[in-house]
Amino acid sequence: MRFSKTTEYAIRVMIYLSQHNTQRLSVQSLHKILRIPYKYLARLMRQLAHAGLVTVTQGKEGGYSLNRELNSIYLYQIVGVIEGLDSMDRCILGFSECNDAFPCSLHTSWEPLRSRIKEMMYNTTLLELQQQGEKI
Amino acid sequence: MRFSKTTEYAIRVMIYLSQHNTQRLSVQSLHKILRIPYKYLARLMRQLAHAGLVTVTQGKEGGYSLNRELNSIYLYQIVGVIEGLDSMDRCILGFSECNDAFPCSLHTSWEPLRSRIKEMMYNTTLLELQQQGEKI
DNA sequence: CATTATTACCACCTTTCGGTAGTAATATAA
DNA sequence: TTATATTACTACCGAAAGGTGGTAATAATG
Ligand code: SF4
Ligand code: SF4
Repeated sequence: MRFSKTTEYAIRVMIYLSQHNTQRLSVQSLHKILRIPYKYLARLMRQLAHAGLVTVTQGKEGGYSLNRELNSIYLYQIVGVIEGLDSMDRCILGFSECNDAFPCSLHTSWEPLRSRIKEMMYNTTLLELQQQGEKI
Repeated sequence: MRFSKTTEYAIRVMIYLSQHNTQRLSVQSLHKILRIPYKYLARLMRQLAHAGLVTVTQGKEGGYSLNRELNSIYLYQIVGVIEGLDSMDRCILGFSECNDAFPCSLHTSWEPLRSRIKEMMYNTTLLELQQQGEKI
């Protein structure tokens, strides 16, 4: 019952970037600060850039920074880039062909929790997280 | 944001067993009904037996059945056998050295949800699930 | 006792995830 | 223009999760 490690990394990076918004940060520095394996992080940053969540500047003095306003980057988008958005709609028992009309035994217990999680992800932006103050 | 596939299998089997309580079911039949890979399921059943959640009868006509009263088998125990119990206490960002006193940005949003999930797992027994009626 | 349906055990295979290494491209700065 | 600090790309490596196969042990049934 968890995010993939890569998703965790992505969230941490994005929160860090939001706390140092306007700055341009190299993979080197992010790697040192967040202690995420350098090469792996480098690839992750490219993914985030490709998905349009961060801006890249190449060459010396280059690096990454947030691409949009803090209040327009939602948690679900970050998760979506890595795990795909359907990961949050996924049935807890892994069934694909299922509907609320004919639910299994667990559904009653699980569905309310799942929709709360989803709701949170769809309502939380980096702005809220940034305002919670610094740590990571 | 999900259980491991193996955990899903385990929950499905346990729910099925609870809906056919008192019966003794072979891996063969469970495999056919639940469409879980035979050999993988066989190993899983041994794990569940080893953990004391089900009873084994060896030899011809043998198989598995629940080991205890429906209302004494909790969801968290099933998850615990496969993923370990700490999977539910785990920080959403994968940090190990963390406390509520100095939480990170996400904590405020995540902690309430996590504790609800945990609460559900610790309060739901197979009896409740079985009473929800049959399907799987 | 022989046959058969089952679980037990062990070794291996495949896929996915996390991580590493090296080299090319790019842009800044001296 | 050369050295340097960066990202881009690609291929590979290792560990863990998921899945398969073969054979031995066990017990019921004819
Ligand atoms: S009814 Fe059960 S199987 Fe279907 S989506 Fe809900 S939890 Fe999953
Ligand atoms: S404060 Fe943040 S890092 Fe710590 S347990 Fe909570 S979510 Fe995880």
